Amino acid sequence: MTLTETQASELLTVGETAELSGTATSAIRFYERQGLIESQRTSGNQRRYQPWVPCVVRVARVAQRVGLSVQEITKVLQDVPDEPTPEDWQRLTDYLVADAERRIAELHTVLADLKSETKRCDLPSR
Amino acid sequence: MTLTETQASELLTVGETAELSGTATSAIRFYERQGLIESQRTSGNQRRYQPWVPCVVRVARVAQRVGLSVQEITKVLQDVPDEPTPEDWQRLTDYLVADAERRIAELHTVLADLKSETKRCDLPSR
DNA sequence: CTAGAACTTGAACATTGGTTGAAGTCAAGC
DNA sequence: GCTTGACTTCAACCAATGTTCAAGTTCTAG
Repeated sequence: MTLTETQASELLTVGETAELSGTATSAIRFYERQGLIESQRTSGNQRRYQPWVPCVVRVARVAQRVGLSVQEITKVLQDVPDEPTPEDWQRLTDYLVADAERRIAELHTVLADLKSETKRCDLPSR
Repeated sequence: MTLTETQASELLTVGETAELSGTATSAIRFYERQGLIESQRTSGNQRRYQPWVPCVVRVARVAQRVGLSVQEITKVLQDVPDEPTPEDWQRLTDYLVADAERRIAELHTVLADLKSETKRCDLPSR
């Protein structure tokens, strides 16, 4: 389905979306290929994004820093409807916070493992 | 330089090294290609590792879980001499602990970013 | 209407951390 | 001294996360 002019004027081009989300256009296209975001197309086949898409991308990038893969983030975002409400963002945030905390806990485990590992290395060479 | 029989008997084959370090032989060869570990060769061109090499590999694997790349681990291990003493292991451990703690701190930063990011997403669509 | 910027697709490339397979060689026990 | 398992190299492949390039199309401002 293509767009009327009034509809189009509220939408963002790939370049605008990239700039607003602080990424490269190549990344935006990549994310769309991966199903992380969606676009409508103009009659000339150009991508047009909803105005909240840059926010999704920004949050996705933070989620990547938490350690989630694009695929995982895509899955999590399935539960977030179009035009997310504050509550939707909140649930998403909660999920990511929980995940980050899990990873922090894992790092503490790694620290413990590290200590036992080097301790074992000191022993007479088995 | 090749090895006399007595020398060789104290050294480990790639298979033994793999088993003692809990990895695959393919990984051991990979680590050697990357410069993470070194080997001597028999007159028949087979790898022979020092007995403490499995320990190095084990610690390297923990370091990977901390988040370091093989290249970074290799660099860190440059400072660890052959036949590491307990003090050498300790310095290494300290370094990795510090790194893990840095990453934990980074995750806390990510959490903060996440909150401000989703907060911004709630605002009237700028 | 037209120039130029921004867009399109598809494929190739890069990086990290390995695994797998083919084809051949070595080492150890009987 | 021969068999068999363990070893050798080299190359290809995998997944993830993009970037870059070529060749062509669309959009927008003047």
